[in-house]
Amino acid sequence: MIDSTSPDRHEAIGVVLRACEGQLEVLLTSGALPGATLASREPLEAALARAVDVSALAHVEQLETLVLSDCALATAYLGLVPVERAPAGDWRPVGSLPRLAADHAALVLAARTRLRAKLSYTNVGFALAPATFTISELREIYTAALEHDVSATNLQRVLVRRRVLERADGRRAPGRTGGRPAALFRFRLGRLEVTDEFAALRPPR
Amino acid sequence: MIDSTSPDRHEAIGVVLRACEGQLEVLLTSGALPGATLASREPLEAALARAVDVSALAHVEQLETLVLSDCALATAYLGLVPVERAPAGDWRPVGSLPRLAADHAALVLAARTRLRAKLSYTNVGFALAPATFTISELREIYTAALEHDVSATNLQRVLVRRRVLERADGRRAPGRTGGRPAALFRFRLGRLEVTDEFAALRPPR
DNA sequence: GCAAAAGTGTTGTGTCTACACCCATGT
DNA sequence: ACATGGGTGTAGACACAACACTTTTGC
Repeated sequence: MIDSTSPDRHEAIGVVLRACEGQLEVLLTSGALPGATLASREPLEAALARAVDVSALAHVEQLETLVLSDCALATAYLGLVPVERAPAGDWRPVGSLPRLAADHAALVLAARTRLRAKLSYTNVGFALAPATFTISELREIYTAALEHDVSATNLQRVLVRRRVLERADGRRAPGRTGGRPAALFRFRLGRLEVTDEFAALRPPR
Repeated sequence: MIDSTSPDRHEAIGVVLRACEGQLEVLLTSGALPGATLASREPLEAALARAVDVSALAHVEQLETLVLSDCALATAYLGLVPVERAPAGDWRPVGSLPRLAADHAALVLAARTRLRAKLSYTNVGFALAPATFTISELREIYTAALEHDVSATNLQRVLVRRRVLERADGRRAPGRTGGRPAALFRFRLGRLEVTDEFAALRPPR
């Protein structure tokens, strides 16, 4: 029997997101966010790896640790993956989720908020995009992740000015309806980088 | 005896900062960051409150959960307090800390980084400043927290434009050496508010 | 030629830093 | 008067959104 000073159960939970066809989707397992309980002396990431195929993810970061309604602790992680590399599973649009535990719903919201914020001051989009892409394709990904419309023109200018994107070789042939062939781009870096560190109160020159 | 599937010890750790005489200081307890081990079914904040006088703090937010070198888990919190309300204790300038455990040193660094980032896009300065203050006094606080020089002129303009600061009644009488009496200001809000949400990729009008 | 899609030029707006200058007080 | 610290005016740099316009393709 566990006495009153023994620690509680601790769970690692993954909120894994992808941008698919203009919609942000979250991966569910048996109708809930995937999670695993920590074994003794097990690192958090190891437990997370038992719940989610972490090696497939392009970016993982910790969200927060909270006390669940049953008094167990849970540490939640945000995972991002491009559709092309996304593992098979029960992907659900974040806008129309089935009924989740209150904690899980809050975590999905925290993940969406975190992603939205980081898209505007980091290069985290790399983790949702394929190796190369057109600006139109990237626009669809950003639209899904930001959950508001994005102009392709300005998206290109902002990301190129910040040196987040660079040209890749080649062009994408137009579809049957014609149109100018689109240039291919890629993210300059495949890991997280802060690109707009100080909005104000920069250090003096 | 604890078997191999029983959970590990979990600690709540506080990284409490204040800005004192142009220096950012952290509160130590017995030469280390204050911490307390969670009892069974105890909320994280309750354990933190046993280690730190949370009620004195003007702002508290979770930093991260990590695995300590002894395999125990720890959830760290950032706490901010104005010097005037700061509890007595072993306050040390962050620039010249005694030798700390590697985990604790990393947490202090994480706290400094978090504070610096949030100062530039939120009103979090309220948690380091007294109820009313002159721009010069606030400049000293920002200089300490940002760890770089700050122009009083621009500080005032940025914070007033963003409606983070507002005028308070009265003026501060000049010192013995003369000078124009300084206007008093106060933070418009006493809780965290994001003031510069989207640096780029704003939603369309 | 015409529609469609991609991409560039340009303008206007807002926010920031830097610095010159003016203001109000003590001695 | 003059030194001292407080505060404003203003100019220049930059980043951004919006939108008109040009380019390149399929049919």
